[in-house]
Amino acid sequence: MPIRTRFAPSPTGLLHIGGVRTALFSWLYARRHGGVFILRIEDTDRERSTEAATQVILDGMQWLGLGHDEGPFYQTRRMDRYREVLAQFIAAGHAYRCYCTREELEEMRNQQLAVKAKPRYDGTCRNRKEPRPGVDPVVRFKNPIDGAVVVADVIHGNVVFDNAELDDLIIARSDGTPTYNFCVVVDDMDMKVTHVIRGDDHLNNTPRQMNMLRALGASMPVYAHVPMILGADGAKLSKRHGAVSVLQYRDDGYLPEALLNYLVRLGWSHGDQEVFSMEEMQQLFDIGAVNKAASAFNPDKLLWLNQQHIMRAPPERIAEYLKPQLAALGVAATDDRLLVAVAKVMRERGKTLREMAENSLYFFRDFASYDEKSAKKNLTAESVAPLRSVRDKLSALDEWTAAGAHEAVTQAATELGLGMGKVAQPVRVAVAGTAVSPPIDVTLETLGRATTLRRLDDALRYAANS
RNA sequence: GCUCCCAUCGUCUAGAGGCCUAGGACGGAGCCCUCUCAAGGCUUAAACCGGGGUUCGAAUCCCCGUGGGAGCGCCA
Repeated sequence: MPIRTRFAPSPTGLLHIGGVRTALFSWLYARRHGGVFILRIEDTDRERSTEAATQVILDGMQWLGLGHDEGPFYQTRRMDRYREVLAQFIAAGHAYRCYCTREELEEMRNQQLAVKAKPRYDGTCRNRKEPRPGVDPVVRFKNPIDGAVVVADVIHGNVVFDNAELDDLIIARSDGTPTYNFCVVVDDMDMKVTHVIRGDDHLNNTPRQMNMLRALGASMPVYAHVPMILGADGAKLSKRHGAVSVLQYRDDGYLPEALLNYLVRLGWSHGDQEVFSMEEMQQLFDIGAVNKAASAFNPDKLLWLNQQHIMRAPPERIAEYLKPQLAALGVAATDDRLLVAVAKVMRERGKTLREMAENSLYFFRDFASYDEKSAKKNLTAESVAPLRSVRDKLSALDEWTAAGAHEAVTQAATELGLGMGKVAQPVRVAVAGTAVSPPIDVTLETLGRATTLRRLDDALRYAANS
């Protein structure tokens, strides 16, 4: 039987890295075993579900490259099916209508809490024959009273729940709409999901779902409850940490494979390997080897991994990602050759694509002014001679290459009896506007002859007047 | 309160009874390379939550504490 996994987010909040990781695990598991990955949007909460959140899920999954084989399915479009199973349940005696009012339920809960008991429904309507006038009933699942349910979880091992701890949960509201735990069961059965991989906050729901599955005569899926992701401070993930939309990472200049690599290493490892390509993840990931404990989100490591992936990616691809980053900074970069050249020289000089773009601006347009500190130190009366010497040698170059530029700078230094720093730094500030850039020879090569000479002339005038 | 889950450096993890003087990675510190910034290389500080057992031997198995988390909704 083919492996079938699913990612089933609810669009009541923005998709964040916690959700992305469970999606990744499900996707990886399906890919590893040649299975099917299903995307299902659990939007039965009409009040809180939003169109925007749904869009973030769709866009986010696409950006990350976590493509689904089936779906997306929307639970709101499957209402007829849920009602059908509901009727079937009631007819078979697996579920019953409950006429207890919210007020009565509230009272029951308070009394139980008062004697320090676990709040649960007492089953009053289990054997009720007649409807209660004036009350729209909910539907409850008739959970077994005795015995136990064993959740065979591939991450946690066997987890045992006594049925006595479980009460008759509501599976349809008084307006007739089905609730989450019921929809999940029907969907997982209908979609023939073989492996349910989800956050371990669902572990407590699992025995109820298994009881319903059993009542339906469906086969049990394999469960894998993955631990949650905590914020960097060890507290529950919130907006302050990484609980922002996953698309924020795209906008901030992260590579999708870097984010995924970071996430896959949270709770899982393969020897001492830290950097994984998407192919390696698909080959090596093993859901059964995932840790049981929650792990904290570490932004520094994500940054490091991002740079590792940036350095490994083809410059052409980095160039593509650089375009929107530059555009966001007001630079319309159209020269693909230049873009690729910049990607090549800048890729080990930025932890994010955004940072790389910010530090590459002088390649694409003239800077408005020199960095004050850099100019004060390097564009002085003393630097006129080296600047002039380099300028003259460069302009005499037949071919504009890094090697030629290197010659020009070293020769100027030798002739003037100066150290490399005394020559390269003024040139660097002259052409880049700051004291930081890639090696001076490749910087000049990338900038091109015309731009380099023009900026050197500007700098010469500036230095002479300082 | 009840039920369930979890517990190795600051963080992510390796470790499935002797290979552990507890390994790797991020971050930190120092050094090297060097025209700046990086990248890279080397060195270094840093952990088995506590207590009982089991065993010739426990980070690893069991129990009890402690601490953290989740669930107990006509939310998902």
